[in-house]
Amino acid sequence: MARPNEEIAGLIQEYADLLSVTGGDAFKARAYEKAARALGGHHADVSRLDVRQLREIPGVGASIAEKVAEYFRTGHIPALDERRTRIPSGVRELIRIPTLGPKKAMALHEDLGIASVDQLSAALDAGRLHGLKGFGPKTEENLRHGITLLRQAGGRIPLDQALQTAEDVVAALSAVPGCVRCAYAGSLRRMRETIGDVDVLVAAEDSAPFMTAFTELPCAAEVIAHGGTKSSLRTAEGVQVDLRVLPPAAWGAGLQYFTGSKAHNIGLRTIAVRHGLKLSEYGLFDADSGELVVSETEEEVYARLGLPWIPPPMREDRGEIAAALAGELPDPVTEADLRGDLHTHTDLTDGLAPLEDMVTAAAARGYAYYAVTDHAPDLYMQQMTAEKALAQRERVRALDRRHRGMRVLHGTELNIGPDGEVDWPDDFLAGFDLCVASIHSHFQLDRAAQTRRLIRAAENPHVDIIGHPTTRHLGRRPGIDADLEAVYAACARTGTALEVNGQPERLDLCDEDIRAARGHGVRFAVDSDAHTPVHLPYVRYAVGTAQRGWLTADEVVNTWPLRKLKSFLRTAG
DNA sequence: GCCGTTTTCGGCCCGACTGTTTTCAGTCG
Repeated sequence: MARPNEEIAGLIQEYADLLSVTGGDAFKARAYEKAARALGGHHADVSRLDVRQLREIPGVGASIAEKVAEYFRTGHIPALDERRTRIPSGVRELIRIPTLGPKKAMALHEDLGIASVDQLSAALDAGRLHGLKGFGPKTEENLRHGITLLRQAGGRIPLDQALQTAEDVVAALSAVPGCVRCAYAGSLRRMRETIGDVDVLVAAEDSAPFMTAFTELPCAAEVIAHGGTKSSLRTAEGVQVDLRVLPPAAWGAGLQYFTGSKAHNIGLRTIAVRHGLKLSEYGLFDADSGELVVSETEEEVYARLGLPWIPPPMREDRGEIAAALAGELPDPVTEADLRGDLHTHTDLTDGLAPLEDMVTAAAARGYAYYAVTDHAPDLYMQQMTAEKALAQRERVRALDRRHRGMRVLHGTELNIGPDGEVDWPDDFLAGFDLCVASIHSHFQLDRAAQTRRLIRAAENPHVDIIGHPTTRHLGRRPGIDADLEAVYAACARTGTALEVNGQPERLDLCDEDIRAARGHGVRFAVDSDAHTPVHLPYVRYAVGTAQRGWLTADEVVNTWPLRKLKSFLRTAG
């Protein structure tokens, strides 16, 4: 999707952060935040819009439209540059620490001169926060914990950001004359939830033009290494990208080798040795003669070892080699298997686009059905009412009649309260085509209470799907503490599906949890949780996560034909 | 800063939770 949108959204968000750190009008900062979100989620390339067209985007007025246009004209936003000179970038970095907001960040900066996460960490160790107003022992503990969380994600970048970078690089190098093949490999190809660095492979006879083209990419902020067949760079966003150029004949072996994981490759090499073979990034060789056996495609490499081709997300040495040898490797669900999306939002609550736009975009994806599931009243900030829900239902029914190829379902995303209760009485819930129910607060309840509330939600006869079941937020918050095995059992018993949520900061359930839940015979829903048409493709991350969890299409309710899905929705809960 | 209007100012999703505080500020969703 349009990269300029994300670029300008990042800058406007930065401006909002800097405004909030310096205090003043909080509503002004919020206006910039809202505009950043609107620009980032806009369906068209905002760099091609003039001021008048920009102002048509909800949340973007005269002032912000002018800044956006100026940025794409000159490459600068003077107001932002001016703020940057007054506040070190490290201060903004501080507010990425959970529980540390703009006010505390500014206090740390003004009173102690702290301007980076590292400096804060050192100040904590040195006891320099003692006596600082508003910073008690509990706050110190929270800050330490927050820094740990931040550093765990530390150095690793979210899947969507890595993919965007990789696709840009692959597109650029594919256009270089002499390119036979080009693809990304590594943990990104395996769809790990966060990515350390991006690995890109090129197959070509002559590597030199690719080394040059790579190090001269516009996204390259720093060239880390520049060799004959291998180069590395760092992008302006701090993503390290490694490029390897291979002879076209070694493509399959190279792709296999650089996709990993390391543990999976060790497993393969062990099998190779047993066959009197030797496996490297250049091919599969006879151990005695050193003669090349195969190397052109991954399929050949796996086949010569007596294995079917193993989908990259499953290559984690979690039993996939043994399963493949036994002919018992599940055939994982693919994006093409999905017939619909069952968790999406509109601007009636916290989405960015009108119902009609979301439905049009969903239809363009070729879905057979599509559910609109805006938030319910218990999430107070969303201002939902029964009247609004019913009015939306009328619009959904009208759209459903208009879209011949795609059925539009009217659902809702209920809030699971601390005791497992959800919004609205039973008779009102019965009017929805489907109900997703998710946790949005009370993350600190103890294990017994979390388990109880999830099971109660699953037992609710109107609840069809538990949305983002652990509510983890990558790099910010671990999942809730619950006896998930008991929850899976309850979902299997009540016929309630568990969601695999495709938002890159969620990916919830995660791969390991999916595998555990599968054992109970649970059904799943693989959803985007889209808040704008731009998010609809996020199902690819949910599918990648599902593949890592060995999920088959049969187990995913939104691969089913509508008739079967409806039957499931009638009996679920 | 944006928006909508009973048009040009006054409101802006509202409430819970936490920790530090003796009555509330900050953060979060």
